Order: sequence, then structure tokens, then C-alpha cells
Amino acid sequence: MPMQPIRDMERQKMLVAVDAVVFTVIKGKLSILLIQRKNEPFKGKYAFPGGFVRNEESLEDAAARELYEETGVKDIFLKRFTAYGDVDRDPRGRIITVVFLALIDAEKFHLEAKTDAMAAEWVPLNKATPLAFDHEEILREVLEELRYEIQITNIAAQLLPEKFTLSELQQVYEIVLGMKVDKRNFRKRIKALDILHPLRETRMEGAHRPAQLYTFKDKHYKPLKERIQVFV
Amino acid sequence: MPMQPIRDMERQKMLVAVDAVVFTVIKGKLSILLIQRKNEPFKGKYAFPGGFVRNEESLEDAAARELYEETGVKDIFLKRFTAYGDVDRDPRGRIITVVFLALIDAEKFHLEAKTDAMAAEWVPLNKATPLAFDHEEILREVLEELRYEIQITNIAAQLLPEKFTLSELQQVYEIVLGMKVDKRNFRKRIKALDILHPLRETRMEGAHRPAQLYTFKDKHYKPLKERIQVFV
DNA sequence: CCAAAAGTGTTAGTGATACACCCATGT
DNA sequence: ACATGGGTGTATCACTAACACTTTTGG
Repeated sequence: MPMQPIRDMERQKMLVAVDAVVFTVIKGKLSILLIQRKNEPFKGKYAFPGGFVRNEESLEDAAARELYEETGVKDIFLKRFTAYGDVDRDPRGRIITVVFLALIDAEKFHLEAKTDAMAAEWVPLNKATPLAFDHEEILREVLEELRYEIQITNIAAQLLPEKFTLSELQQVYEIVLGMKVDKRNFRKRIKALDILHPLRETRMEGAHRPAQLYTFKDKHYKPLKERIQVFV
Repeated sequence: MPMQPIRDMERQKMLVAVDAVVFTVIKGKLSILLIQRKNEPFKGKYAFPGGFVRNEESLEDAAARELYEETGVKDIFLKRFTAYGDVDRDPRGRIITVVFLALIDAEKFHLEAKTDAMAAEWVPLNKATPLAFDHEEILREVLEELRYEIQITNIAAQLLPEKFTLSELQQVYEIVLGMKVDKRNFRKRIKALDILHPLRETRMEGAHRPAQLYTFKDKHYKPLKERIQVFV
């Protein structure tokens, strides 16, 4: 028997979108990349960069493309999270959105508005309300996921520059997890994980002892063998 | 300015489906609920119960409905996982599927084939290949998620009957995690979590000391305050 | 009285936490 | 010489892991 055509193709009236929740640390604050909406609904409100998936592109490709078109940010690691599809989550119609999570070094990208449609900004978490659609709920869940991910994967490598000091790395963990960590214990744990290479360089900056620079042995996203235990 | 219509509504040619990956323990083996496909593509192969989302139902409702229609299983907790949407994952066309994870007590459901279309079976994990579509990949990822979930939530409550012994509970953990645990240590940890009520009943079964029965204080899915640390 | 699973505590080892001072530099 | 952040070790505590015998029942 040959394949049957899919009857529902005609009847289903819904669209598939992707959204990218991109975090960075700016001036010691966890911030997210948001677009100020120019049109109704939710005109003037912040929303995640995102848009509709094209027929011939994967979800990942769609997320990367929309992110680039709307913010200029490209070539970053996007971790697929989950889908949101409540019937009324978008007043314009039924839209299922697949959410992606990313962490990037804000220094690497300048958010120049290339087109009128672009109004991308880094917004500190505590100022990121109200958000359009169900994006506040999404943000809460993605943030929880981020706090988990940063402890069991090397995703933090995405957020740091190529070379960084242990203090900078520690700050990232403290900011993302929202808690202070003891310096000596943090260093012991990170060293035990064996994911960093010390470089032959130091960084001098200000009137104090220069800091040893490190780099991630592997910058590609991968699960760690042991959890980074940063809880107080 | 009024809301603009969504141009893409006409152009996007893809369908949204849901799939349910339902686990249980049967005869000491972790098993999943599968449907034997009656039609091409993948005729004769096993696949997860699932189907297309209707316009007016939520993703959760769709998963529950499809599960019921195809297997008779209903009223179970479905945990939304993630979405799969590779362009070629279904040869019939572009289909994005949102996957749900569930754990149930197989005793509660009899998989009587109510209609011709129903050929649902419990299949032990080690016999659950090959699977149709990208379901093997999905299964791998969902299983990993399950092993995580069972340690940080009370989702195991879904898999056990109302009343159970500590040995039965331990077996569930051992089977899902695929590792043996020391009896005394397991009991210490579970008791420390304070999620069980000892009942005033025991169960006599076979020629040995009767076992104390327990029940979950809260059978609804919820994150635990502390991780159930069952690693050897 | 034998078989079979239920039930129960202690010890040793490992890992987490708490904590304070010296170092290298620029001004 | 002082201010600044960088860098390091140890002692205690808590938790994990390993381990064996007694209890209660049915046959």
C-alpha cells in the first residue's frame, strides 16, 4: 500500500514559529536580548526575537535566521528548549512556538539597527517586564533551564571571551545562578572538572596583581561528566 | 494601528503533531507504549502514539486525546518535553512534533484494542527497535530526561500503585536508572525526603515477613526540594 | 525448622564548607 | 606605601558508601 496523503494538511490552521531567548552579562547584570514590538498586538512591549519557520528550513536554522535578521546576532549556539502552544497565546491566531536558549558574550555583537524594523536591545532581567504574549512565562522557564544547564554543561563557554580570568568565570556563575560562591572553593571545583587550559598569558588591568588567563579546552556545547556544584 | 493579518498563514506548509512516550515497568523491565503502524511509511514498525493537533485544543489536550484514542490510556500526567522538526523527519511532509513524557502503572490500564486501528503494546526497551521516523532518537533523549526527572521530582508516584512497599519503590528507581542501590541507603534517602506516608497496613505476600505499605503524600507532579541521589 | 523477603545502624571515607593571609602590580 | 584584585591551604563538618544480621511470615 502506498503512502496515504495527510488529510489534516488542509484542515490544520496553525503556524509554527521559533523564538530565541538569548542571555548575556552586561555590567554585572544578567540581561536578555529583546525586540521592542512596532505593531499590534503588544505594540511597544518587549518580545523575544523570533518568527515563522520556513518550509524548507529546520527549527534550528529558523531560529538562527530570525535572530540574525532581527538583531544582527549570528553564529551562536542555540539550545532547543521546548514548545509553547496554548490556543490563545497569540491573539492573531494559533501559533506554536519552539523556544531556543542561548548564552553569548555581548562584546562580540553590536546591536546596530540595520533596518527600521530592528530595535534590539540588551535588557537587564529586572527591567524585562512586561513582555509580549506568554513571553514572561517562557522566560521564567528558560531561566530555570539556564541555571540547570550552566551546572551540567560547558555552556558558559559561550558567554565568555576566548581568554578570561577565573574571577570573570566565577562572576558569570554567580550572576547566572544569583548567588555568591567562595573563591577558593569555586577554583577547586573548576580545576577538578578539567575543562580549562591555563594560558601562558596574564592580563594586567588596574593596580593589582595580573590575572592568569584561561581558555575552555572545548568551546563546543557538551554535557560535563560532573555537575558544577556552586550552591552555597 | 490595528493588528496586521499574518501573511505566512497561507504559505507555511507544515503540520503540528504530538507524540506521547509512555513508560512503565512490567515484569521488572522498563517498557514503553508503542503502536504498530498499519500504513506506510514505516508500515509494521513501532511508533509512539500521537497525531495531529486540532485547531482548538492545546498541545497537552492533543497528546492526551491521541493517547486515549490509540491506546485507551487516559487521565495520566503528561510532561511536555521538547519539539522535533527536522525537515525530513516524516516522508509524507513537514511535520513538527511536540513530545510528551509519561510514567504510568501498567496495571491500571488494559490495552484492549477497541478499534481496528489500535494495536498498542507494552514493549520492553531492549526490544523497542527499530522504531518509525526519528522515534529512536526521540526515545534516547526522552529516556535521559526521565532519568533526570525521577531524581528531582516525585514523578515516580505516577508509576506506582496507590499503596506500595519500599522494596517496590526501590525496584522502580533501579529499573528506571538502570543501576542497583543499597537497600539501607535507599531507605534513608527516601525517608529524608519526607514524601511518603507510612500506612497502618502491611502486605503479606509469600512466605516472608509482611511489608509495610506506603503512599505518596502528594501524588501530583512536583519538583522535590532535594535531589534523590541514587547513584552508586 | 527452613526459605524468603523485610527491616534496621554503624563505621570509614570522601567531599563540601568555612575561613585569612600573602602576592604582584600601578599610582 | 597603599590600594586593589589575584591567588593559595587546611581543618571541620556533613554526607555518602559499604556492609551483615535479625525479624516475620508461610509452608
